[in-house]
Amino acid sequence: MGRTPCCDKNGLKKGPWTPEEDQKLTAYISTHGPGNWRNLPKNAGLQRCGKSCRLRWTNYLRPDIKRGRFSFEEEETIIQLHSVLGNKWSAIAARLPGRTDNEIKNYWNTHIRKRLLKMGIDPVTHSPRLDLLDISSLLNSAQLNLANLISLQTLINPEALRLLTTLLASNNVNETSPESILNQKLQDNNHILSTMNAQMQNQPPFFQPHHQMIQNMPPGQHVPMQNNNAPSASYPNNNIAMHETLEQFLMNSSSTDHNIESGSDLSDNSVFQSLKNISNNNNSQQHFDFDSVFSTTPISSPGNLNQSSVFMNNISTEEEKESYCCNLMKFEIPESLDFESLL
DNA sequence: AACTAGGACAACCGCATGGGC
DNA sequence: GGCCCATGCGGTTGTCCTAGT
Repeated sequence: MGRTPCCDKNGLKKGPWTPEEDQKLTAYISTHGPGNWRNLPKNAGLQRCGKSCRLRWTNYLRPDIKRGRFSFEEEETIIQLHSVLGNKWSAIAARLPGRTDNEIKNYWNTHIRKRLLKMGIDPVTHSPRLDLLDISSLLNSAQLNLANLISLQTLINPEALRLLTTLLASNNVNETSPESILNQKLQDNNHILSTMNAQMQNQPPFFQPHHQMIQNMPPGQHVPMQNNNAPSASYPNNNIAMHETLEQFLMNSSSTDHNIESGSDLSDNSVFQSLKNISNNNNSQQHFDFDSVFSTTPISSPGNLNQSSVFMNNISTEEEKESYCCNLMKFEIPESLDFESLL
């Protein structure tokens, strides 16, 4: 395929657009429409290449462009979409009315990316950066094998891990030894972990980057987004696997403790509501913020993307915003957790 | 006041893609 | 099927602005 020459460089202006040029371009497009970009500058009396005109129009002059700072809701949406789509700025822009891919890309690189890095979160994988962990303390932890931790990190959603540890702790507050609690619970729920491993065999890894996901998929197949009947998560890639795993956990748990009737339908929001009840009722100091992690609106609907943002409504400062993002990404590893059992 | 460094954002560059011939 | 062209897209660069010294 032959390379398309951008334009005839001779006599064509580059650099910032002047108000006069903007006016000419706007006037021409409002009268004739965009049409053929290559011929447009000549017809509009502009000494620019068509590409430059198109970019100026789509990124700046278009009347439906929203100017000004990004709202918290928009920022959260960008983070969510980026965790799913990666650097597909045009796809992200398509879900943010009035924002251009260029604008979103710039905002990501200058604001969000830096903030995530500052918080120790890898902006590519959206997971905590292992290189920032206190490795020495981890090595001193009981039964913790670093190699296992690394391999686990690549496979398990931090929130899934956190949820697991929270649940394990919360359901055994009256037991004596934390280690015996965990071992007992891990035995009781061993089949859950087997299910999780089985899911990993058949589904994309929890934190597989989206572009790898696409590369690994057969041509013509779309990236799986959501089960329409299942609640969405902030990590849609692993939502189904995680949902099913949690569902099995609940089926295996005491129904009376958690207001779950035996044999009840655990699809849709009931699973998550039950988990929320468990979390909210437990005496553990660890609190799992279900609302911030499991949005109950399908991501496929652009208009619904901002609904989880109600939790950001009262956030007014950069510090609060940072704290919110930190909590969204944070996870804890109990010292006594036996990773051998998880692998 | 002058200079510098860094941030923010507009614009450019080059490759990819899809359609028409 | 291959070529050409228009357009889309993502990464990079250039430029302006502002805060700090």
